Amino acid sequence: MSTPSPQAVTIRDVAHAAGVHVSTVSRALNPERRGLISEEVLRVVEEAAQRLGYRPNRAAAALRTGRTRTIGVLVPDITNAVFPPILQGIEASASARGYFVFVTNVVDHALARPIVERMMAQKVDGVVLAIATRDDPLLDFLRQAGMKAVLVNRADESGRLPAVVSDDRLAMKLAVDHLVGTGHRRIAHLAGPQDVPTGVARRQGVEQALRDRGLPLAAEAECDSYSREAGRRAMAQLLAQHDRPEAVVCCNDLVALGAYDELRARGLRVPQDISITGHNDMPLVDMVDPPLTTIRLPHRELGWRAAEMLFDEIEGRALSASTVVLRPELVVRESTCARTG
Amino acid sequence: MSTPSPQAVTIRDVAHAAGVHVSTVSRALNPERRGLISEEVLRVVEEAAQRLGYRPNRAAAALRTGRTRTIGVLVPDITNAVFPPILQGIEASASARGYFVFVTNVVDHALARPIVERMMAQKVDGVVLAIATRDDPLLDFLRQAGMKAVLVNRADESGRLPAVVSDDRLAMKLAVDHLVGTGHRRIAHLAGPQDVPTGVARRQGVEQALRDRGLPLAAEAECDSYSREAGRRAMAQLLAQHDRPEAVVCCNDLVALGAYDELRARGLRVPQDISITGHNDMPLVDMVDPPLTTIRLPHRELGWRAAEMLFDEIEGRALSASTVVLRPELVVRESTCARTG
DNA sequence: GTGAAAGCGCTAACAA
DNA sequence: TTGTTAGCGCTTTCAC
Repeated sequence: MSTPSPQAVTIRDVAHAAGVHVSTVSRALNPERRGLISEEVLRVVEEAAQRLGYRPNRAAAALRTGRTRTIGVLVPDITNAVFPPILQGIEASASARGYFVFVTNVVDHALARPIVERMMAQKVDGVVLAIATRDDPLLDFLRQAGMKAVLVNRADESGRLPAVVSDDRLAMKLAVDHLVGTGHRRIAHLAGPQDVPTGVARRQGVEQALRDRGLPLAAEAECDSYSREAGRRAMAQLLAQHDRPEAVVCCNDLVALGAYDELRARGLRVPQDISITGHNDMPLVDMVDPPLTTIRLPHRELGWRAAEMLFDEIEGRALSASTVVLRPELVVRESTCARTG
Repeated sequence: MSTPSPQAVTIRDVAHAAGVHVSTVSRALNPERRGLISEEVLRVVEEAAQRLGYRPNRAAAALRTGRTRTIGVLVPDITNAVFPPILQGIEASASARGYFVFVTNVVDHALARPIVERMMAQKVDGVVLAIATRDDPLLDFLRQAGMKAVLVNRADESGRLPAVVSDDRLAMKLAVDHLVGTGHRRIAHLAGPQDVPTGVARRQGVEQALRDRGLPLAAEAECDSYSREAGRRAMAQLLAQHDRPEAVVCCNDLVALGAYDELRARGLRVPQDISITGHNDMPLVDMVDPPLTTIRLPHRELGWRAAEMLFDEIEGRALSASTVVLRPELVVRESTCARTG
């Protein structure tokens, strides 16, 4: 049972061993065409392939068919805890369907286009993008090049590409309603970057939810990134320019934790002085001090669904929906409390 | 400037446009062989390639050369915060050298072998493994198949494959020395799974460090995985079977947080009643209550170095070292305090 | 310094 | 139902 040396056994070897022609082997080993083969030959071929340890050379098949059974995934920052579960969902779907996944970190958005071009040279069958900015020219490029693509986490507002997203407006409504329901009135928002679809949608969600309750937005500051440092800076700015709000709805957990940092530095207590809410329910935010009230997203499902949509498109099945919107849910912890006037 | 439709422009088109033979184009566009080409022709070919938007078809090159400029990475769980920075390091190295990275989550270790086989069919040039168990038969399989491979994070004790790891024994020594130096004497260990190299090395590190200080190991319990739940169970077990220690050195941050859970449930305070140390310095452990004293690893560098070693091997450069050991460092926070008595 | 030609391993018309 | 044949796009030996 010694394993043959690299690239030993090819389809020709199997054909030879089975006493049939290579094309017969090819058919026998292709699930879609094995119906054309007689029981007897099928058995012989499979036995030979098994015995020789035959593994079809994907590069050769790719060259011939133009399909590689690989996809690319572009994420902005894999160390951001939002993305690993999304990737896991994508990978689980891919693995179940016999695809491999190229993962790339797109550190600088200007690098996205060359990365996509390299992926096209690599002949990936499609890409999942977790990096779209608003009005991203990359999407036009992909369409023009005929590359199959699905967005995840961030939607394309102009609907050029299918997307799987969480309902950001609903998410913020859940946060605002929780705060209003527990007696908060002066509610502020730490908004995300406004060149990213999620940043815009969440801000609109907060504003709409407050309007629905007949309340004004007490104050607002914009973070230049979804990071703890940006959150801290924005919180400082907000406190410098406005009366202190009773609660701050944050666009993201990291930003909320940055707000914690700034409040702690100023000797203000959460939630006694200010209630804080986050968004994402990152790992460990249940263990910070105080445990963060936040919005939980079905990240893994986001990735899974996006990948399934992409494979449907690649394999020519009808696309059921162009944009899939998943429901987030509120997780109440101890960074929010009841206000009684 | 309309982008050509998928798979439009090939090396033949460029040759035609430049008025030379395809083989000349191939040479001109290959950095290693362009020395053979005259200035003049080089210029013409490059201009034509540029103008037509030529991108070499990697699948075709792969079939011809047997090299794909892709590598595979196997991680046990991408949602474990240890791995994203490692992946980032790998990806940064790969990207700089023109490689793409297939990432797969190996949920069940029994799936590792078939995944590696699929990767071999995909003709990856090598693999980085973050999943080796002790005496893993997978390593023999890889060697026998002639697949280039480098281990990361977990070393192979029998030295079958090169590896890049952190010094686990030193890490535990740093923790123990810190505790002894701050007056702790009754020191216990929450050990990692003993079928994983890191679990064994860290336990040995704790035992050795205590021996060096002339102290006994006050108590020990083994976790069946590197998870918060396992940490909690092990902590419960430890408290049930032994007198309460003054400090517990944990094999990992998640396990340490599980210990927090159990202690809190019993009304015990960290660090007043028991000091706790972790390992990894995961994101946010500086924000938990109390902020965790732990060991910081150069995760990104671990990944980077492993990838560089793999590329050196793939590209036939001499391997400088078979096992690279990086230095961890102690990060003191508030889960440990001085004991006076 | 450049061209000619063969062939990597596979799949898919087409023929029988 | 099976075999024959051509060729996917590229690299590389060999010849000039």
